[in-house]
Amino acid sequence: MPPIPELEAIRKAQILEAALKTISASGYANVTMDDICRAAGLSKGGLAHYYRSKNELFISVFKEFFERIFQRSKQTMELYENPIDKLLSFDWLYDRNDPDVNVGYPVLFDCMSLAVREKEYRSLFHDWFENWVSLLKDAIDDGLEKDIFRNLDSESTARAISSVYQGIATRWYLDYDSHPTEWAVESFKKAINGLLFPNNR
Amino acid sequence: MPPIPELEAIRKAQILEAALKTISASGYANVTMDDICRAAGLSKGGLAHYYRSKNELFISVFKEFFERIFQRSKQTMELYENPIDKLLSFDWLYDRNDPDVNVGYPVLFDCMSLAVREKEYRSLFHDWFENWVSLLKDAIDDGLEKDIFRNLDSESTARAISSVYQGIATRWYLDYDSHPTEWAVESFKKAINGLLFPNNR
DNA sequence: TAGGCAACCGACCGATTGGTCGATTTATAA
DNA sequence: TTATAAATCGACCAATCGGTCGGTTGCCTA
Repeated sequence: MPPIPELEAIRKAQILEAALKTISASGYANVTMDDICRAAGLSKGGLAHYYRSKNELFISVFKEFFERIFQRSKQTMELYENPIDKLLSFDWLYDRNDPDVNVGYPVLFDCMSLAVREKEYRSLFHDWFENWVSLLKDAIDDGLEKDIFRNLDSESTARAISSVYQGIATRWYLDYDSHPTEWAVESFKKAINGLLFPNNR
Repeated sequence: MPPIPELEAIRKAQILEAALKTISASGYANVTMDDICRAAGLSKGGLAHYYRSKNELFISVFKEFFERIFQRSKQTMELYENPIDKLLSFDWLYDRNDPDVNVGYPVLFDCMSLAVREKEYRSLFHDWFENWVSLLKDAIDDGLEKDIFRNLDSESTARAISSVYQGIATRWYLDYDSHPTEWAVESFKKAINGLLFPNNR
């Protein structure tokens, strides 16, 4: 019956990609289904065939995108051996020329403002955080075993590192002129240092 | 002509307060002018008399609110003498029972997602950041003079502290179950420590 | 060839919403 | 008392948008 068996997967990927770019460019509050249809090269009815409602589509977009970023982070981290290098392997997220980065931050901010009020988005966020935390936690535990770090609560430290990264990235993205990349990278390193090697003042 | 000369100021304050609460509760994208009218106890026409458009009103709401938070932070900081105490005087922003805090974070997230795409909001943000930075910078400069800190670029350190605070607060607010207040305060202290006393590992 | 179904189209509907505008009230000034 | 203008009201308009639905196309199977 279906002309191509994988057609559904192909179309859904097409639609998600088009929706992601459209949302990123206009903001979730301003995006219309027509915009997304146009970007995806489908009609309204065609899109409705794959995603029944705007909310269903948006949730899928966010979920898919976060997964993508997480996988990239994971792979990047795996390139390093040293636990400290692993924990600092997020430089690529401070690269404005990276397409994921450029598309990602606007979407991230949108998702945060949605997460404030809607359970569904909040739990999306929670899951994403947990992924990061477990990634970072593994690196910290590794460092503890190798006696590079001492007396750390690896989980809460992992949470702190990921938060600090995000805080700095927010400024870097929203007010780049005053918060250039060198500032971001350097600040990140120093703050992380304080988290990994506390009480040695 | 006007029955009470200060009526305009009173009404505007009324409207701003009502709008702030409504935006915070529903999200800027879902708030209608009717909602705000109802909350302010005015009719549509009545509100239009003071704010000609939704955008004009919203900008005023955000501006006013940021100013309020900043003034509170400033006053709180002035209660302390020691530069380090000053830099850590933002505990009140980790208090979920504080009305400004409860109302504030949702509005802050909304403003960030607006700032991504709209110049007006971006510069609002920029100004707010600069206020914070100058506050923190003064405290750091004070500490440098008193030889509590050494070899710091006070401005970029101030930017980092404010970013780190915001990153941690974001998690604390959006995912409190996994990021309780004790975690937030402790992480903040450690990270700040790394920024104020670097290269002593 | 006929039947069936997935894929896709786009006109249309109902609901919502920001902003307008003429009407009404109220208080000051002449 | 009257004229004037600020303050306020709420019905109304035009535009937008999400979702629906009847219809068309084209492949697959019997």
